[in-house]
Amino acid sequence: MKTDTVFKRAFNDTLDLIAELRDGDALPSENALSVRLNVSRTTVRKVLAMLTEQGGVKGSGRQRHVRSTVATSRRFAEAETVPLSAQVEKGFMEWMLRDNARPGTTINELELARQFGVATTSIREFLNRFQRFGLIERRPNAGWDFKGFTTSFALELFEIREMFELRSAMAFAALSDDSPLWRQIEALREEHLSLLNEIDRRYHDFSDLDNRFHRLINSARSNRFIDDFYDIITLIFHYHYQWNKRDERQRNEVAIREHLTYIEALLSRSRAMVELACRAHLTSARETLIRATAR
Amino acid sequence: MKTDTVFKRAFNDTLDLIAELRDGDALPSENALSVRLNVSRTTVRKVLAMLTEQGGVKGSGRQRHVRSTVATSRRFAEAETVPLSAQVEKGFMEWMLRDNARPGTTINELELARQFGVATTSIREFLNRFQRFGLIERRPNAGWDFKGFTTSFALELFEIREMFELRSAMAFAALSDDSPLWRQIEALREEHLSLLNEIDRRYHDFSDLDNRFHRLINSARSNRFIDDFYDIITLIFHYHYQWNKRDERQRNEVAIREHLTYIEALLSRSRAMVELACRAHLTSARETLIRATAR
DNA sequence: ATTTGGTTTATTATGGACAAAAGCCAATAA
DNA sequence: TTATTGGCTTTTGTCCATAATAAACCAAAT
Repeated sequence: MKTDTVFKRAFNDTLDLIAELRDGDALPSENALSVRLNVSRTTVRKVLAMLTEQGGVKGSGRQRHVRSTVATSRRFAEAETVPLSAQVEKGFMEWMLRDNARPGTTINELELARQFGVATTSIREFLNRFQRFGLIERRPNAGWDFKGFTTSFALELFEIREMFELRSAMAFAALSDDSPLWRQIEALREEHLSLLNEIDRRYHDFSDLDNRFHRLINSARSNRFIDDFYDIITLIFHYHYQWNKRDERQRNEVAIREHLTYIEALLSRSRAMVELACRAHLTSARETLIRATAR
Repeated sequence: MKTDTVFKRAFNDTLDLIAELRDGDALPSENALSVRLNVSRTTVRKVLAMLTEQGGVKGSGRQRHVRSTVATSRRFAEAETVPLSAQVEKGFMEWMLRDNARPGTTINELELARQFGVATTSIREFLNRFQRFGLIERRPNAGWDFKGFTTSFALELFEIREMFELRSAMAFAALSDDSPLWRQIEALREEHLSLLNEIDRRYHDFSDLDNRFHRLINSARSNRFIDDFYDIITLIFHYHYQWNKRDERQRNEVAIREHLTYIEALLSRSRAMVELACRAHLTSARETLIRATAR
C-alpha cells in the first residue's frame, strides 16, 4: 500500500498556514491550497476533512473558516512525513558510508529490505535509480555488486566534474553583460561574505550555499546530462558532509575563500583567471573527498 | 513469476553445442557447461534433464553422451529466449521512435503495461533505469514526463560526447608505444578496410564496428561515467539505425572513411590531427542524428 | 581431486492486490 | 459566467506471493 506521507506533510503544512490566520478568517479555496501545498485537491480535501473533524476548521463548502484558538490539532511526527524513497536512500547511504561497506560486497535485496523494514520492490526501485551513480553494478539474476566508495571512484568523479565545470565556467565568463546571472552571482558573493563573517556560528550553512553556487555556474549553458551529473555530486557531498564532521569549520572556510576568488575571476571575465580559480577549487574539493574514501 | 528465458536460451545454446559433437561423444561436465552457457549448474541440470527425456542425450552421471543423429530436439523460438527487460526496452523504444511520441506527453505506466502485456512492475523498473538517458523525467505520484527525442536532446548528447571523446582520443594518442591498444586499433583498421571493400553487401555490419571502435578509444583511459554515458549513445544509435534505413549504405560508407582518417591521425600521434579528425567525425554523426529528431 | 545426485535453501524477477494520491466532469454557488 | 466544490474514475506506490534461478551442502562414485 502507498504510504500517506504526502497527506501528513500537507496536514502539517496546513497547520503552519492556519497559524498565520486569525480566528474566524476564511480559508483559501481548495484549489489555492492545492497549489500552495503542492498536492492534489484530493489530498487537500482529506486534510480539510480531518481538520474539520478535529474542530480546527468550521463550516463547509464555501463557508469554511479557521478556529485556531480552540482546536490545536496535533502535528504528525517529522519522520512520518518523509517519503519512503527518501528513507530508503538514507538507509542505503548510511549502510554504505557509515558502515563502511566493503568494495566487492554483493548487495542482497532481501537483506536490505528486511534491514530497512520495507518491501523488496522499494529496494529494487532505489537500486535501479542509484545505478547511475557509478557505485553499484547489476549482475542479472544474481544481485548487485557494490563497487565501493573508493579513491578511484572519487578520482573518476572529479575528472568528469572538472571537465563539466570548466566548460560551464567558460560559458559563464562569456555571458553577455546584461545576463541576469551576473546579478545572481553578485548576490551569491554577498552571501559568501556574510557567511565568512559569521563562520564560527554558521559554518554548516556552507553545504547549501556550495550547491547553489555550482548549480548557478552550470546554468550558464544548460545541458541535461551535466545537470544530472551534478545530482551525483550533490548526493555524495550531502551525506559525506553530514557524517564526516572532522575539520568541518576549517574546510568550509577554505572553500568559501576559494569560491570568492573564483567569483572574482568570473566577474573579471578573464578566461585564464577563471580556469586557474576553478581548477584550484576543484583540486581542493577532490582532496577532501579522497580523504574520506576507502583505499 | 519469473520468465524462463534463461533456461530456454541455455537449452538452445546447448543444442548448438551438441551439433558440433559427433554421435556418441561424451558431454562436457555440468560445471564446464555452466561456464560455457553462463548459467548456474541448476539450470544446466534442467537442460540436461529435458534433453535426456527427449532422447538427445543418453546415459547418466559421467556416462552421458550425445545422440545427435537420433533425436532432433526442437529449439525454442527466438522470441521465447529474450528476457522480459529486453522486450520492454524494445517496446518502449518502438513507442518512442516509431510512433513518434510527442514531447511533453505524460507516460502512463498502466497503459504501457497493458500495451506490452506485462505487469506495471516491469515497466517501472525499466523507466527507473531509463531515466538516466535524459529522455524522461519522473513527476512523483503523477507518472513520467516524456521530454521527447528532440533536436536539443541530440545537441546536448553530442556536446558531452565530444568532450568525452576528445579527452579519450588525446589519451589514446599519448599511449606508450608498447600499449596493446595499438595492435587492437590496427586490427580495427583492417576490419574497416575490408568492410569498405564489400560495402554494398555488408554495410549493415557497420553499426557493430562503430560501437567497438569508439569503445576502444574510450578504453584508453577508462572512466566509469564515460563508459556509462556511451551506453546512451549505443542504445540511441542501435534503435535509430534499426528503423531509419534511409541512405544507410551511403551514411555508413562516409562514416567508415571518417573512421579511417581518425585512425590514421591516432597512429600519427599528432594531437592536432586527432582533434581535427575526431571533431569532423562527430560533427557528421551529429548531423545524421539530428535529421532523425523531432523539432 | 572432480564430478554427479539428491536435496535443501536463498535470492531474484514478475504478477497481482489495494490504499493513497491524482485527475476528471458535472452540479452549484457567487 | 466563472471559480469552487462534490462525486467518481484512474493511476501510482507499496506490499506480498510464487516460480525461476542461483547457490550451498554433502555423500557417493569415478
